[in-house]
Amino acid sequence: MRRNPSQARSRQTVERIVAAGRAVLAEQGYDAFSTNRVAAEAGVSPGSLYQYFADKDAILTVVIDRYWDEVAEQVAASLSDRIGPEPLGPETLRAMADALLRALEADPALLRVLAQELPQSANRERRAALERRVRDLIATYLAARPNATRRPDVALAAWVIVVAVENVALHWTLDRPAFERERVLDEIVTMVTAYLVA
Amino acid sequence: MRRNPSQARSRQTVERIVAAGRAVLAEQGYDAFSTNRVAAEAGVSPGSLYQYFADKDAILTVVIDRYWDEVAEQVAASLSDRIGPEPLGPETLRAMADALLRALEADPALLRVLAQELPQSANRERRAALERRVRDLIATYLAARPNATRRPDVALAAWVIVVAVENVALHWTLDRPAFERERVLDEIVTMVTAYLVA
Amino acid sequence: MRRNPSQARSRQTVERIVAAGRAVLAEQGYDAFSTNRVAAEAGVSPGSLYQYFADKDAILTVVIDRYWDEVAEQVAASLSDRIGPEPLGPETLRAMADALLRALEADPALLRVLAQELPQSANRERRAALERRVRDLIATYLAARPNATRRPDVALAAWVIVVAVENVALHWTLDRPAFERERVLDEIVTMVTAYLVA
Amino acid sequence: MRRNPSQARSRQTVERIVAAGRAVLAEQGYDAFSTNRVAAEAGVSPGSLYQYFADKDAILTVVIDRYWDEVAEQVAASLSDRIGPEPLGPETLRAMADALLRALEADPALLRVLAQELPQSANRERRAALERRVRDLIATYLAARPNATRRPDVALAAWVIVVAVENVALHWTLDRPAFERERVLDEIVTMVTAYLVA
DNA sequence: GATGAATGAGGTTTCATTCAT
DNA sequence: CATGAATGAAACCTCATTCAT
Repeated sequence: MRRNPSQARSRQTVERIVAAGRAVLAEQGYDAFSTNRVAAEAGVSPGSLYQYFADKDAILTVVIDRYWDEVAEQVAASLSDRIGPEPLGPETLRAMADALLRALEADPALLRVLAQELPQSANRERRAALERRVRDLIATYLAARPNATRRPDVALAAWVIVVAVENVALHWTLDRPAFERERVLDEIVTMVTAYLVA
Repeated sequence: MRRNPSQARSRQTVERIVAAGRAVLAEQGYDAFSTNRVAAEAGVSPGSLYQYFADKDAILTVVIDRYWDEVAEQVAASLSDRIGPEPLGPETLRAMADALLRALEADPALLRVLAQELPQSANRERRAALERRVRDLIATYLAARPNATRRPDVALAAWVIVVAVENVALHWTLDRPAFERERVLDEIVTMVTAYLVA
Repeated sequence: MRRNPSQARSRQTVERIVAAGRAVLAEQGYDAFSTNRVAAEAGVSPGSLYQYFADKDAILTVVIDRYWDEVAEQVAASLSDRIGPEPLGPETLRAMADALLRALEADPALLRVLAQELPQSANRERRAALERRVRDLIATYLAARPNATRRPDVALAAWVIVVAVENVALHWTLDRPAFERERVLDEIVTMVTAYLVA
Repeated sequence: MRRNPSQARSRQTVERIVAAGRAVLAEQGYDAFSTNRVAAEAGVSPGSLYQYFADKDAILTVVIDRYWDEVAEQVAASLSDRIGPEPLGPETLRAMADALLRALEADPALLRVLAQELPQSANRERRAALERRVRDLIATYLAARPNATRRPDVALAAWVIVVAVENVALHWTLDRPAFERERVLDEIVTMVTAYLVA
C-alpha cells in the first residue's frame, strides 16, 4: 500500500493527540485528562479523537506505553555500552541505576501522575511488563554464572532486587529527599551487591 | 467530622458510612466511590453523609487513616513483644516484616486501591507519615549504636531500607508472585542485614 | 385558661425564633435564611420550628409583618403629636417624611433584603397593606377639605404621593446617594406641596 | 458567553435558551428558574446550556440585560422624535412617561419578577445604570437652562424625579390600581412640572 | 475524514421537612 | 414538647460519547 498524503496526515493527528494527552497529564493531572481538554490541547475537535481511539482509555494507554518504553529504552541503552564479561558488576549496576534515575528525572510531573494518580487500566500491566523484562534479564544472568551470587533462588533474588531498586529510584525522584544523588546511587549498588553475595 | 455524634444511633450511622466507604473502595475501586453508592451501600440516604462529613473527601480520609493506622498498629505490636537489647537483629527484623506482610495481606483489594488508585489527597500524606515514623525509628537506633552498621549516613540508610522493604512487601501482596511467603521474608532479612554491615 | 408556665415558655421560644429569623435575614441575606440556620441561631432544634410555624414561609411572614408594622407605627406616631387643623401642611408632611426615613434607616440591611431579595410570598401583600393604609388616610383628608388641593381625583393623588415618596425614601436609604438628608426632606415636601396645589 | 456560536444551529440554540429563560421567569417566577427547567422549556438537554453559558447566572444576566435594554431603547426612541427647543416641556415629559409605561406594560409578569424577586446579581447593577443614565440626562438639561427650574440643586432634583416617576410607573403596571392610564400620565406630568417650577 | 453541537446520565451537595426517641 | 438524626427530591454542573452536517 502506498503512503498517500491522508495517511501521513492521520499519523500526524495521532501524534498530536498523544502529545496533548501527555501534556495535559503532566501539567494538569489525571483529573484534567478529559477528552475535551485533550482535544483542545491537540487542536482537533472532540469528535476526531474517536476516529483514532476507541475511547478515552485508549489514549491513556498509548501515553503510558510510550512513557515506560522510553524508560526501558534508556535503561537498556546504558547496558549496550558495556556488554562485557561482568554485566552485573558494581560499575554496570551503577550505570543502570543511574540511567533509571535519569530516565525518571526527565519528567517528574508525568511520573507522579503515572505512578500515583492513575486508575487501574493499562498502566499496571505496562509497568509490570517492564519489571518482568528486567527481572528475567537479571535472573538469566545469575542463573548462567553460579558464582555471581549465593542466593538460592535466583528468580526470587532478581524479583527482590528489581522491586526494591525501582521503589528507591521512584521515591527519590518524586519525594526529593535531602540526599545527594550520588550517595543514593552508592547505596543502591551497595545494597544489591551485598545482598547478592550474602 | 462535621458533628460529633452523641447519640448511639449517630455513632452507628457513622460507622456504617465508613464501613460502606471501605467496602465500595475495596470491591469496586475508586471510580465507584461516589456519594450515592456509598450511601446506598451504607443503607442511608445521600443527605445523611453530610451530617457527619464535610464532603466526599472527608469520608475517604477516614477510611485511609483507619487503614494505615491498623497497619502501623500491627507492625508496632510485633515490636512490643520483643523489646530487647537488639531491636534490629535478624529475628526482630523478620518479625517486623512478617507483621507488615500480615497486615497488608488482610485486605489486598483495599490495599490495591489505596496504594495505586487514589488521587493525591490525604492518602499520600498519611502514608508518608507512616514511612517517616519508621524511618526515624531506624535512624535513631542506628545512630545510637555505631557498631550496628558500616553505612556512613544512617538517615540515608534508614530511608533506603524503608522504601525498599515497603515495596517488596507491597508488590508481593498485590502481585502474588509464585514465591513462598517464608522465602520472601528470608530475602528481606538477608538484604537488610547484608546492606547494613556492608 | 390560665397562663401556665409552658405557655410562657412557648411564647419565649416563638420570640427567639422570630428574632433569629430577622437576624439571619439582616446579616446574611435571604439565601442564608434556611430553617437549619434559623434554628441554630435561635438555639432550638430544627424540629422545634415546626411546633410553632407551619413552614419556613410562616416564619418569614412574621418577620416581614413585624417590620412593616414597626415602620407604620413610627410614621403614625409622628402624626399623633400634631393632630391639628392642618395635618397635611408642610410641617406635618416633613414630620411624616422624616419619621419614614428614620424608620427605614433603623435597619438598612434588613430593609435591603425585604425590599429587594424576597420572593413573592407575604412581603408584597404586607407592604401593599401599609401603602393602602397611608393612602386612605391622605385621600380621606383631601376629600374632607376641598381647598387643600386642586387635583381632581383625590384617590389618585394620594396614590401618586405615597408611591413616589415611598420610593424616594427607600432609594435614599439603600443607595446612599450623596445628598444631605435635610435637602432630601426639603424636596419631598416641595414636590408633594407643589403637586397638590398645581 | 462561553463559546461564540458560529454555526446557524448554535445561534438558534442560544436564542432558544434565552427565550426559555425569559419564559420560565415570566411564567413561573425566579424559584422555578432552574437549569433543568430552562433546558426543558428550550427543548435542549441540560448540558447544552453550558456550551454557551458559564453558569445559571449568565443566562439570567442576558435575560435581564435584554429586558432593560428594550425598555431603555423604547424610552429613548420616544425622545428622538421630538428633539426640539424644549425637551422637558410637558409634552415631551408626557411622551417619555407614556413610552416608559408602554415598555413596562409589554410584559408585566416578567417585570414583576425582575423588579421584585431577583437576588442582587446583575439585575441591581443593570437597573441602577439605567436610572443613572436618565438622571444625568435630566441634570444636564436643567443645568443648561437656568430658567427651567427653581430647584437649587439640579442633581438632586433629577434624582428625585427619576426615582419618583419610576416607582409610579412600576406600581401602576404591577398593581393595576383602578386609575385610568391617561389620568396617571396627567399626574406624572403635573407632579414633575409643578415640582420643577416650585 | 473532520467538525463541533448536542446529549443525558450521573456526579456532589443542600435543605425543608418528618419522626422515633 | 423537644430533640436531632434521617430523609430524599432536586439543585447545579461535567464530560465521555454520538451524529448531523
